Amino acid sequence: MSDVRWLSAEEQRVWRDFRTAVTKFTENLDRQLQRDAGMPMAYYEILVALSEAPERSLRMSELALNCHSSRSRLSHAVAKLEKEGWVERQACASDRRGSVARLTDPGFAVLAAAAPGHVTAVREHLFDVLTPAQLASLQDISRAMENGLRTECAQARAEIGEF
Amino acid sequence: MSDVRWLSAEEQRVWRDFRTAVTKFTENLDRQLQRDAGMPMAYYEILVALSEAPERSLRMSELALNCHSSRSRLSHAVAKLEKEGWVERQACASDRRGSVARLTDPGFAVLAAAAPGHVTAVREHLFDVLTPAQLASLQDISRAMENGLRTECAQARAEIGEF
DNA sequence: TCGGTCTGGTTGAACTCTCAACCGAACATA
DNA sequence: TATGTTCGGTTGAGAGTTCAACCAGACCGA
Repeated sequence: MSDVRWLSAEEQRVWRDFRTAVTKFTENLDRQLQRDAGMPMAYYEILVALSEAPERSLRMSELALNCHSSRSRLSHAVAKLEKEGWVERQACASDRRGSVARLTDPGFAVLAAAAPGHVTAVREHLFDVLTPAQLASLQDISRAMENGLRTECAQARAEIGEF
Repeated sequence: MSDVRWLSAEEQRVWRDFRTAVTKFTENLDRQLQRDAGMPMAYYEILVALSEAPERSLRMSELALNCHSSRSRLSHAVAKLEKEGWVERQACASDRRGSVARLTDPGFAVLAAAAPGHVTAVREHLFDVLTPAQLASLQDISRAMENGLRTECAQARAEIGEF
């Protein structure tokens, strides 16, 4: 228990600056989208994922994967988007358990209206403030973190399997 | 309106990888803390900020700044932490409007119990997966993003002032 | 074909966050 | 002293997320 590898002063600085940057950045994007498009970023990303899929349709489980969302969260979110008329759900032909979400025309219009403001915000606060070298580095860093999480999850699963 | 500077394919890759990494990473930390310490990361950070302050006490407004939290959110959070007995609120002597939050001994104990697991998770998923060069770069990137947000907010404020 | 298990998805309750409205104290100005 | 404004903080309502429980359809071995 006492063999915890605490963070050094330098590591703490990195960690806090990172937290601060990410927190403020996503807060900013979320607020912008809520103000200009009336929806949080998580919902915007659902519409984006659907708009890029063939037939503008995806199984709920596929959609959850694309949006890094839990099944439950997605279910609630799509319920709300459906009430707005931006998405509709249909039964899945090949698997009677499944349901397929489809982006409606009004939904597509809302997305098209929201996109410019969102992209502009992302560009201003991310791409415009970083050098090309920093962007390349950010790409590497992101991938390394993803990999770390993936292997960690795999390890956890393996451990559970061992019991 | 049509002069939006859309993201190139390469930029989209960076943006999506970054989003994915950050989302999964923070989700992971939040879940770990919720499971092992019974509180979300936002609440943990409140306890940390208080534990580092003289007398383990801070004005609510100071605390909000340290935690990058809105006044409202902090107020709700401290109310809950107070109900748990981990924090208590006192009237501020110098300013009768103010209130001061103080970390209690039970609160400190909870924090001390939660810290090892949290630090371990941060180290495993951040510091252990990045090279020293990447960490240095992440520091720069974070600072650049913070600066970008700061100047942006300043600009917005200036614009509002102009009207 | 029957039972057990797994999978895809939904639901409700509890919790957290956001936003706007609000209150009292401080401050500035006249 | 009166009045308007700003500041610190709280509150309630509405929206979004999480967790656990649940259901029906698919899958699998006996």
